[in-house]
Amino acid sequence: MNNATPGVPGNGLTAGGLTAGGPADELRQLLSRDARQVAPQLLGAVMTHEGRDGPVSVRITEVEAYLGPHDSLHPDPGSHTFRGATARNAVMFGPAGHLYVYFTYGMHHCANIVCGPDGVASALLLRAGEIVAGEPLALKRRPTSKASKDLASGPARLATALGITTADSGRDALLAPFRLELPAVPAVDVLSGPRVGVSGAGGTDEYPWRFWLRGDPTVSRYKAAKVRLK
DNA sequence: CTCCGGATCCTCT
DNA sequence: GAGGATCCGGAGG
Repeated sequence: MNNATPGVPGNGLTAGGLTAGGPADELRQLLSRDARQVAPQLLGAVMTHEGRDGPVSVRITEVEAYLGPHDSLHPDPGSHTFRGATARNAVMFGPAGHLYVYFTYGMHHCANIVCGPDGVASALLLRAGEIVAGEPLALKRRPTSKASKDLASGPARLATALGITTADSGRDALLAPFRLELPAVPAVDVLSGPRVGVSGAGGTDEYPWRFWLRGDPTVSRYKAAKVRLK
């Protein structure tokens, strides 16, 4: 390697997040725990994606934890990793702080932040948020939105507003073109409850792995999983 | 406000 | 070949 870059003092190695022991590494350590422990800390965090067409930032108001086949006490049939690793879900088994993005219903993208230590499948689905920067661009990406609070009020909406697709799956959410900033003070008024729209989630209706900020207008109202008859 | 169905294609069985 | 970690619009109360 040749680090001597003419005309660039300091050769850029101290750029934020790239330095060993820097902010990104501290954040990654926080994320390297069980998704259910990480969830309350991620609420209120701001995620930014500097897309080709510009930046959009979302303040996260609702997340949902998904586990892997490691947790025999709490089997998670709603998780993509329930039956083990596949090409699609491999990212969830990797190190924390990366994006796991999947495509569903033939038209929607959904974004997760991978949690847990390397080798353990765990992730938080970003279910809802409030656009705090780049609202005009978010509206351009989601022209059917009727109100500001609807721009990212749902997992597929949030992914669309941020300009995230499966092409971003596996990318590091803590480094450019992404950024994740925890709130200065952890959120208070965090509530938890059953999942939304996940069928067959574990043999019990009490599956309290969804977390949200109490009273936030962008949080989706609870709806039971759709029962598909035939 | 609530309920309901169609859209649309990737992923795993 | 089936079904999905969803969204949206339309119909009805």
